[in-house]
Amino acid sequence: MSRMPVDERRAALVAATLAVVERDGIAGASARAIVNEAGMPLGALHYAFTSLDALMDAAADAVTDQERIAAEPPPGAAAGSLADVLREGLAAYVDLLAAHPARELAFLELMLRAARARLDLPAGPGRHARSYAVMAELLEAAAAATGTRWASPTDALARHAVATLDGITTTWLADHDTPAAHATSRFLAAALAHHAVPPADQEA
Amino acid sequence: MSRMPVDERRAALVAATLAVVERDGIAGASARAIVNEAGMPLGALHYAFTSLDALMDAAADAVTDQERIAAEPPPGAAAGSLADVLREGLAAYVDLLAAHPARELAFLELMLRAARARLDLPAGPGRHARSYAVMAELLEAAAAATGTRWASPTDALARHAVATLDGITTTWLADHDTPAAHATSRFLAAALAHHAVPPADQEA
DNA sequence: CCTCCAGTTGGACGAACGTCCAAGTGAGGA
DNA sequence: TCCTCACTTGGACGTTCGTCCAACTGGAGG
Repeated sequence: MSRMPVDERRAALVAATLAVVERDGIAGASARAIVNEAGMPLGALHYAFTSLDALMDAAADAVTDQERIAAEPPPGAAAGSLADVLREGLAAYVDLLAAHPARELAFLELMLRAARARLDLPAGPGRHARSYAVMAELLEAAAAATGTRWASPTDALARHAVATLDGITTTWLADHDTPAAHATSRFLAAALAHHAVPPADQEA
Repeated sequence: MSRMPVDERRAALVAATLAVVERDGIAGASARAIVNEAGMPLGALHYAFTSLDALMDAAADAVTDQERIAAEPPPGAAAGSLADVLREGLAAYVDLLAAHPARELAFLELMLRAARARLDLPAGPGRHARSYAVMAELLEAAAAATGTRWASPTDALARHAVATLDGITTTWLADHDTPAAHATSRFLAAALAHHAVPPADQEA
């Protein structure tokens, strides 16, 4: 690793941390395991970060900054009603979860680590803020694509959606019941659709 | 700890483990920390359990066996509509979460630990089975108390409810936004109520 | 009262941990 | 070409970890 910019080193170490946590869990994410994953000497960690804790914090930030909600616009253009669009999008997340459970598990482990550090802090602007924003954009896009509009503020609905997706994740990790997870995602889609004004009642 | 039945020892160690995880997190739940919490000598751990891992497994089982949903029947008898009853019950959980976040965080940490161990296992009957059953009973009790009946199977609805409560928990742990958590609980209550037949349409 | 042994204990052991620092290294200026 | 020094490295240090086992203990049976 001769002569590599510090920022690049930090990014590589963060990526290695995510890989190790995904493979071995947060308990297996030791300094040696991480630098080994990154192909770096042991000293590189404390050269790029002040401590292992700081690296873990950076990794947690990278996860929350990353857009967890894989929200590609539907390939088939005209999908149907708002409820259909929501159903499809949420089902896509459940499929992603069932395909890569270790990744979601790693995200949750890092999130709980950060949550414990913040337990005593008074309020906090929220680590999920970016997730909420992304989800709100998704909801608005879905409404726009189906000629619908939301009857409730999208940021509130977005938080409900993100929370429920988190719950779908933890619950699936507990019982590995993919059909049931899909059912819950449909439950969520229907619940969200209830907060939209149907196309007939539009142009008010 | 002279002359104590092994089962009682095991139970005491499990209780101590839960206390340590709640206070210091799963990372701080070392063998020495646990036996210290229990007021036992170090050797007592491997006398009652084959390994620390086995003790952690037992602790995780104790949590999932325990009824997490604090579901006391509403003290005021006549509460109102089904949606009102659900709202009250779910709000009670959010209050409990906001009052004792470390406990819920500990539960989640233990649950994720067990989830990682089960990652490769094919399906599994589900760790949450007891939670689902308790929640299903609650839903049925709420319907019975308000003269309503469910249009969907209560075990499916129960899983949706448990999943969403998990999501409310993780999301609150991330942003500490109690009013928003209450809003999500109301969102869930309304969504559940949509799957019930209103009293007017009864006696079919 | 003594013996005995199932039950209990605390120290020992090797491994792995996070952190630090003195030695090494190689590109750029003289 | 050689010197220099900022950057990089890997080994050393003290701590803590999980596990094991030889020594201890105290109530029951003779």
